[in-house]
Amino acid sequence: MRLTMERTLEHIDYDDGTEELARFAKALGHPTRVAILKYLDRQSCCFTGDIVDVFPLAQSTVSQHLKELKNAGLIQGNVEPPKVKYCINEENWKLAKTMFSDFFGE
Amino acid sequence: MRLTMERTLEHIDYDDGTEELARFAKALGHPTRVAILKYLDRQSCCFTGDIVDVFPLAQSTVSQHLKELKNAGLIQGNVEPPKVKYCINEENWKLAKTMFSDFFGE
DNA sequence: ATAGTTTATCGTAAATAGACGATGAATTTA
DNA sequence: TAAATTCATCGTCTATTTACGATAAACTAT
Repeated sequence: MRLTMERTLEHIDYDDGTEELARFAKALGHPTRVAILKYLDRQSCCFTGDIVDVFPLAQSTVSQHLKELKNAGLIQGNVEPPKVKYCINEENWKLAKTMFSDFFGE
Repeated sequence: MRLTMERTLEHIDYDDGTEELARFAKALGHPTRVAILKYLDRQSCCFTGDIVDVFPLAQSTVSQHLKELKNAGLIQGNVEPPKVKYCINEENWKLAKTMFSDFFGE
């Protein structure tokens, strides 16, 4: 017989900056996403298809990574039919920059 | 038209900084690890047990997080029997600081 | 020697992440 | 209207992460 584990899994309450920094960091925690952001930063903006052409990954995979970056707030997407143009979200970019900078110490 | 891509599933070769930044970011991608690092930064150093006392997590879980931070190079552990003292790895800390700073732009 | 302290590691369960192809939705072009 | 283009989403599979308790390893103290 096998016992199931009583898992509380209650959410730990970290202070706000901690959670937010971790969210940004998590989004940056995959080389493809770092590379996408570097690419976006060089181009200022680009379409999904441009990125798909650059990486040896399926279109759906790239789309997934873009979604994660968008959910983390690091990029934003504007529809320009039939394409979608993605750009760095400057406001959150600055915020992330500040948060990492503060974290590592001035 | 997009041709079907030969699925390598092999490792994509990003440039060096990209991989390294992603490794650092991944280590920071969990709020517990961010909190541990903040704690370590305040205390300068501390023992595993100190951290276990601070977080509502099993000792083994904390130990695992410390291992990841160590593998990422952000902390280092020195044995002081019967305890292990963990400190920020200052060299890599500075490196990470610089890399994130460069990434987000001066 | 024995018992206690401290921490890492093992084994495992559950959740999340990352990859793909297929499909669908929206829009443009023929 | 029909076909093509562009991209997101769905379903699925595998790998990794995160958590736990149990145990082992290393050392101290009795």
